[in-house]
Amino acid sequence: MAPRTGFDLYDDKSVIALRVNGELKDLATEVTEADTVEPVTIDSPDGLAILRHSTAHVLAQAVQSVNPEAKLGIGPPVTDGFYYDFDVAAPFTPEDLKALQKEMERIVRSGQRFVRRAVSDDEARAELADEPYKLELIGLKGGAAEGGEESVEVGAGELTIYDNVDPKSGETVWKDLCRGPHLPSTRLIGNGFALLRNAAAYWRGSEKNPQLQRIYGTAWPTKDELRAYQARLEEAARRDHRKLGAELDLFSFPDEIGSGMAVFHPRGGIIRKEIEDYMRERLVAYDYEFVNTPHITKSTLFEVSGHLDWYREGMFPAMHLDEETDAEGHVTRQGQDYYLKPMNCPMHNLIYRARGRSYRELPLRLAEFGAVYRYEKSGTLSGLTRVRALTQDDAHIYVTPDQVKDELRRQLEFVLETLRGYGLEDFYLELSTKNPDKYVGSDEVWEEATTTLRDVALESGLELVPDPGGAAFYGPKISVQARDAIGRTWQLSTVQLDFNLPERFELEYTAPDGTRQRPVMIHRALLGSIERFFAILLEHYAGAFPVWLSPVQVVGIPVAEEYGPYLDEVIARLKAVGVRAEVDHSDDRMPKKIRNHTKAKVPFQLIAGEEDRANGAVSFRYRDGSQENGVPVDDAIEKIVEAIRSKVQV
RNA sequence: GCCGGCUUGGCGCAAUUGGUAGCGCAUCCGACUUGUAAUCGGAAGGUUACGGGUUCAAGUCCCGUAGCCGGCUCCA
Repeated sequence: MAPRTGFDLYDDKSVIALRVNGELKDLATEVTEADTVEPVTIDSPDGLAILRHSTAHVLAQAVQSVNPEAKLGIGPPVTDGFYYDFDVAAPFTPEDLKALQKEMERIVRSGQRFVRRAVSDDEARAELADEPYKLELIGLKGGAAEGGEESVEVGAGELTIYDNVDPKSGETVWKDLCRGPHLPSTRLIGNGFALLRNAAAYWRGSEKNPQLQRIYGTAWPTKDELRAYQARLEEAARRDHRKLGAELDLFSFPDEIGSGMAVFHPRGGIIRKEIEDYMRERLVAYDYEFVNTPHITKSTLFEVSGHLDWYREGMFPAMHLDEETDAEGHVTRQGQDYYLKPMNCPMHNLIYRARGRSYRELPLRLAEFGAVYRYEKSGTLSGLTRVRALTQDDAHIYVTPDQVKDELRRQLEFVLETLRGYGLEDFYLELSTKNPDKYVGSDEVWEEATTTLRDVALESGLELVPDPGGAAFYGPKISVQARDAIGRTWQLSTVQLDFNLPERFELEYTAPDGTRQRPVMIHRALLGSIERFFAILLEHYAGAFPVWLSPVQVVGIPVAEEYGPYLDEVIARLKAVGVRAEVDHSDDRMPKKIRNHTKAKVPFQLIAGEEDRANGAVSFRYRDGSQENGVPVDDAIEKIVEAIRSKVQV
C-alpha cells in the first residue's frame, strides 16, 4: 500500500499536525499502517504550540525582510505566545513592531508552505553561514546527543531546515534551522496573532553572553480567542496591586526611603494586621511558639550558616563598626562587620542552642514574623512582590529524624488549611531538588531528604511538578503553588528539609538513651513574605476583600442629614462588637456617597431614611449594586458579624 | 546589574513644527440635603523628577543622575 500523509488521512481543517508513534510530526509526514497516528488539532496544547512556533518563524522572516542584516537567535513557543531573538544594530521601536506586524500579515496572507528538509551538519553550516547563532547551536548538537540541552532548533537526532515556500512560484522565500513540526501553511495563522512588546534577552540565557533583542508575540486559532486573551491581559492590569494600592490608599513606595521599600497606610495596615492575626491564631492552634530576633547581626552568624558564601551579592553591604584608630591612622581596636539579616534561620538556631535540648521538647516549632533585608538587583524590583525590605512569616521546626515524615505531613496540612482560610483554594505542589552547582552536604543526605519530601507530597494527592535544581543550598523543598481568581499561579508556601544547618550550628538534643543527637530542621514559610502575600490577595480579590479583611467593613449612609443620628446608633452597636464601621456625615449627596464607597469597595453600605428609621431597620447595599431593604437592626448586626466570623465574601 | 521605554500639581490626563503650563477628580471654603454610582459656586495647589548643556527662548532638543514600567539574569 502506498504511504499516505496527514492530508490524506484527515479532512478536518483544524488538524494541523500528527502524532506518529508518540512523536509530533508535520501533517505532510508519510505514514504507513504500521504507525500509530493521532491527529493534532490547532486548538489542542500541542497544536497551539505549533501555531505559535510557526508564527515566530513568520516574525523572523518579517524581521529579515525589513532588515536583512538581522541575525537570528532562537524563537520558541511560550505560554500564550512566542518570542524570537534577533541580533540587530539598533533595538526595535514601537513603530518597528507595527511595521513588522504589517509585514507578517502579508506573509500570512501569501499562504507560504512550511517544508521540512533533513540536512547534514556540513550542509546546514554551509546554508547558515551568515547566521552565527544558528552555527553555534549546530555546534552544540554533539552535546545534545548525550542528553545535553535540546531546543526547538536542534534536536538530538538529525538536523532539519524548514523552507518557507511561496505557493504560486514554488520558490523558497525564507528558511530557518528548526526541528519543527510546523503548520502546513502560514494561512492558518490567520488574524489571531499580535506582537506584544520587545525586550533584551541574554543569548542562551547567560548574563555573560551578549544581549539580543527579543520580540514577544501571541497567537491564537481565531481572532475571537486573540481578543479574549487581550481581555485577560486587561483584566490583569485592572487588578494590578500597584494600581489598586494607590487607588485604595493602602501603601506607597516613597522615593525618599529607597527602592523596594514600602510603607503601609492605615487601610493597608488593617488588612496586614488581619492577615497576621489570622496567621497567629493558626500558629497557636498548631503548637508553634513565638520568638523575636533583631534585624542586624555580626558577620560570623552568616559565615557559619553559609549565607555569606552563597548570597553575599544579595545582601546589603556590611556596616563596619567599633573600629578605633590612633592619630596616625593605625587600627588600635579591631572593628566588626554587621549585616542586615536576609534570613531568620540562623538566629532561630541560636535560640535552639541557647540551652540543652531534650528529645521531649521536639518537635520544637519556632515562629516569627521576621523583617529581613535583601539587596535585590534594581532591575528585579517590582511592586510589593519583589522588595528589599520584607517580613517573612518564618518558622523553623526542629525534629528528631524519626519525626521528620509525620511533621512534614502535618506542616503540609497546616499550610493548605491556612491558605484556604485566606480564600485560596486551588493548589499544586512543586518539588525543588538539588542544584549540582550550589549545595552543601553529602549526596546521600540530599537523596534521603528528597525522597522523604516526594513521598509526603505524593501522599497529599495534589499534583506534583518537578523543579530540578531549584533547591536552596541547604536542602530540597516542596513549594505550594496557588492559582488565583484569574488563573495565574503564585509560588506561596515552602517547606524545606535541612540536614545541613543543624550540622553547621552543631545543634543537639539528648535522646532517651542519654546520647547527644542531631536534630533535623524544617524551614517553613507559609505566606512567603507578608508584603508579597498582601499583593497576591489584593490581586486575587481585585481589591474587593472579603469582609474580615476589608479596611472599612460597614459605612452608614443617611438618605438625608436628618437620619445621621439614627445611623450613628446602629454603627455604634457594630463598633461595640469590633466591627470597623463609620457613618458618612459628609455633605455629599446620597448617590455620591454610594459612589464613593462603592469605589472604595466597602462590603456593606447601610442606608437609612424615614422608612427604615420608622421600622427600626436599615437597608443593605452591596458592592455589586444589589440591595436588601428594611432589615431589622438586630438582624443586620447579626448578619454582619457572622459574615466577618465566617470569613465569607459578600 | 543589563537592554528598551516612561517621568507635567495627591490621582488621571492636555499643551500645534522649541515661543513663556491647562483640564477633570481629589483637597479647602460657601450654599444645597433629594431613598440607591458624580448638586452648584468659589479658592488653593506645579521653579514640568533632579543636575548640567544648546538656544533670543526648553515641558518640548542633547548629556548625566534617580525613580518607575516591560523584559533578561537573579531570587536564601
